[in-house]
Amino acid sequence: MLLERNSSFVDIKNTDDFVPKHIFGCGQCFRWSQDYIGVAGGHVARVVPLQDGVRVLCDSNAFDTFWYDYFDLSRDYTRIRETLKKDVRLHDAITFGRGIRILRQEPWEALCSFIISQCNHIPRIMSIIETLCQMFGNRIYFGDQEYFTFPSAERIAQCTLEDLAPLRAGYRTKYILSAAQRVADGAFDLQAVMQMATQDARRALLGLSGVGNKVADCVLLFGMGKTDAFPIDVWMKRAITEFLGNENDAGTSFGEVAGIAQQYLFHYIRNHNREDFQ
DNA sequence: AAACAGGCCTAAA
DNA sequence: TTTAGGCCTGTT
Repeated sequence: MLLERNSSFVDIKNTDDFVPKHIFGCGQCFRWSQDYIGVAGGHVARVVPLQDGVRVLCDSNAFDTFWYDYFDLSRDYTRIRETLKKDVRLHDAITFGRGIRILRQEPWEALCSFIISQCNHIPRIMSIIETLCQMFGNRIYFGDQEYFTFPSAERIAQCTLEDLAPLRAGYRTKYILSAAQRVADGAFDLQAVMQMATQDARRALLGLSGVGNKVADCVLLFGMGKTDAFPIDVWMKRAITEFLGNENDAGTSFGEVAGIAQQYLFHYIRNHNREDFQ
């Protein structure tokens, strides 16, 4: 992987492991558009595919201070793929999903987003989150286009259930508000939880109302960099049955990169029969 | 129109 | 420790 820095963009070249279609389409994030414009960490960026990598259009210093870590660029996915591919059960999923990376999203955004995700379709998840950002986030500009940051827990904690009603989030609204209040008043310290060992962090997350096993594991994997977390939802149950031979310890058998194996399997089971996804 | 969706909570065995 | 029913809302 080679980085070429310019004033308004950075080219990431000479890599097989940065494929926007897979990274943004594998279900881990909700704020990237079809043309790969996304908002995260209070910044906006646009990702354009190149022959052997991508171009990231963004503020010049934001790349080093934020996007580099967000895109998990210090991790060698090529090596991880080679290791995981030795397990024949993962071979096809990894071939299909080459280019996936696990984004290092912010803990609060991941927590809030995956609380919203429960029992919802992706379009509705994205629409609820977009409304949340438009109503309570900060306005920022990218070119002459306006975008909205993800609102802080402190900002949401100021709201009442009625204030949040326009989100149309249904029964999840009370979970969002409760989590925001506990984070904002310091009772739930996301940074401290992030420092914990995965199982301890998981137990802590399960103490939040509206957070069960699946949401907790998504927060660990996508919002806290815990690559040994292994979220199991209805799709993963199918993937486990189909590819892993119905193991009951599916998560632990891939060790510290279990979450990355999970993402390849998840993406594969969801998309490998679709014509528009090659 | 009824069932279901990228779960979770509570009550009851 | 496991299981059933209810939950907001939008889509199929």
